[in-house]
Amino acid sequence: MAAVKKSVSVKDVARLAGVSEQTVSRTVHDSPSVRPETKERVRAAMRELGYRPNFAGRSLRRGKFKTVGVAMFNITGTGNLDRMEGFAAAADKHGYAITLTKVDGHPYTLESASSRMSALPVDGMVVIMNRMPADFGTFEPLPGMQTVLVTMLEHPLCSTVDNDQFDCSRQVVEYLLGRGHKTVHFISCPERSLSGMRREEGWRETLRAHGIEPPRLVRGDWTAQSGYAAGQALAEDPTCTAIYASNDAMAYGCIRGLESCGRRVPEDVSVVGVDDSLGDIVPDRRLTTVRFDNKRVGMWAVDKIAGADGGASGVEHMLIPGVLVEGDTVRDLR
Amino acid sequence: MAAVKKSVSVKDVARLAGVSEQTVSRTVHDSPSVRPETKERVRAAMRELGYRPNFAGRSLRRGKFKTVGVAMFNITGTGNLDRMEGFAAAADKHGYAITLTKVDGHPYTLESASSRMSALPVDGMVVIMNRMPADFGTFEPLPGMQTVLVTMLEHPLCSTVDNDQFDCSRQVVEYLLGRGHKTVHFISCPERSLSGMRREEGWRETLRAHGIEPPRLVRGDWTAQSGYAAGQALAEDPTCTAIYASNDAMAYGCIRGLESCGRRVPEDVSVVGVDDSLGDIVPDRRLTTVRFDNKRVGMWAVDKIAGADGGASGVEHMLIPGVLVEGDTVRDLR
DNA sequence: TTGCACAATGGCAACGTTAACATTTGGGCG
DNA sequence: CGCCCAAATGTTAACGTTGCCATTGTGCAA
Repeated sequence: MAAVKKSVSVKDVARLAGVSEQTVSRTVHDSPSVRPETKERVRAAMRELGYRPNFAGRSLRRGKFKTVGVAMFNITGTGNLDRMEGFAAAADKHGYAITLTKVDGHPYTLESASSRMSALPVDGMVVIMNRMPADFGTFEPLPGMQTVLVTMLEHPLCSTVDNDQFDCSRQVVEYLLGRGHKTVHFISCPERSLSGMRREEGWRETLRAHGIEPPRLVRGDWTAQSGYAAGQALAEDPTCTAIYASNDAMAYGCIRGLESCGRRVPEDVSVVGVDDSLGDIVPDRRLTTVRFDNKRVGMWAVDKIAGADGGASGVEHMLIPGVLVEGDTVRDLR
Repeated sequence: MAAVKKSVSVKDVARLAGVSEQTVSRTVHDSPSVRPETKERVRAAMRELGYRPNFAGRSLRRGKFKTVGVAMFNITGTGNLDRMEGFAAAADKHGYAITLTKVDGHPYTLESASSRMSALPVDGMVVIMNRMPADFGTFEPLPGMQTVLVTMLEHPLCSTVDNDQFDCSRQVVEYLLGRGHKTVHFISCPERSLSGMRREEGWRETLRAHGIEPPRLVRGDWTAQSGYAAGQALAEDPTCTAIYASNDAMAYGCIRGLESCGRRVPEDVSVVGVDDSLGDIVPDRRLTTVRFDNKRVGMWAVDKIAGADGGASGVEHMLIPGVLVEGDTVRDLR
């Protein structure tokens, strides 16, 4: 029928409704200074023409995009899905949208992420840091572009938010000591992981704070296989009654490794993991673990940008504690 | 020093470089008809002022956003992370960005997702369908907005793409029959899952195509616990030598359930899963499973929109087959 | 009747960019 | 020496929206 018009603008609606463009605009924004009957007439015209406001014209006029950019170096990564859930939820709350960008094949620097974003329609940006960017110390956010980093490291010019990995280890160690264990063995992760390193520090320092010299740790690589090997190794050690693994996969592997050496969990050895990622996968036991609230991390980041909304809000640093979830892999020795 | 100016435009750069705005624009786009020395002068001015092109002005002029919108009803869901990886990768390839929207708290309809998108700066949209929207049959995409649905169901007006669930079951069943098993038992999923239902059909029809009447299926709920129960139930059945579970968690639960009844895997019973989601979690065996290429699904969807780039491209339907990955949970009876 | 306040609507300009067209300059060639 | 072509640059207008100010109409008090 009607030829497909490039796009319907306020002008077209105004003409059809017999009002000015301004009145159309006011109707779109539901201004109280338009007579209800006029509004209805304009709305009818909008419906008839299939009008939808043009984002570009609007942002050009307003100078804002109502959008937050998210730059990720790796999209696939534990917790990213929950973080995105948080981004989307917070954005939704503020009437914002999320623009996702993969910074990949490009150098691992904040500068690279930042310049990638600069040509996109965003009012602020979030960068998910998995490891240490080369320019972390020297980076300056783009002027007028509020920048939030998802990392534990504090940055002088950007707000930061992340899970509190140190506190996570503190909780686990104190939980186990509180149940009568004399020490806590640790299965770590590869040394290049920022969050893993912080977990390791938390384990070490909490033990020391209780006057316990940390035993030698076993280095793992996040996989259940490495946990399995670690479990077999630790099965030899009669002083080992409690094991804290850097993630659930290694914790589960460790349990199977211990069992393969004839040690029972939790009767002989207690095991705690981190991530709460095994929920529906392991049928026969509920692992004691720490659950992180990645959704909240994501929400905080977007809230910081969308919530400020132009108001110059200062740099803030936020660490969100995890929650220890009791399963049936820890024995109370008291 | 310099007061923070609202934003730097071509006009400012032009003035500083002593050229016209058009020459600045041409320099930005690296047009060959600007003298190299002029370009350099303009570039210097851009650097000095910190110019970055304004997205809104550009899109307004061009009438395109170079952005694809992704609407999700649930962000958390198996494979979504990989799909996003695909979205981002394809977008990157075409110089596009991805805008993410959560359609939540709103009715589960395509109309709802569509209207949510209509005010955003996107040239096309992808909807990830987890279950059946109420208006699937009647939905019409917004004019001028290419819409791709991620689902197995074909839609008359929108292109669709998804994993081939039917073929997945066909592969598994034929693989097991090919290894001498007389029939294949099935652990299904809840009846409201579209993809699960399609898997069930594939299992049933492939058996029938080989002249085998499908045995009674065991209904699971995606969790390892339900797989465990199913395994215990099937352990009673002496005709059961091969089990196909709708996902890996149930498959793994099933193995543990069988073992708890004294049946060994794969010596007594073969087990196959779907999803390849247990990779690093289960330490002691490699489950035979089907790996889906969700990244490719995501790429296809975005390619369809960004690749067409204005060219009127027709409605297409794409099913992407998974790949059967051999582990050590299947015994060859031949 | 005049003046005034207020409600409803309209006109105009500007946001930053770039396509289309116009102009200037320099050089080669008859 | 004049003509024409091509390279390099400039001018204008338009994309769709909305803030600001102007205009019109209406009712009411002085």
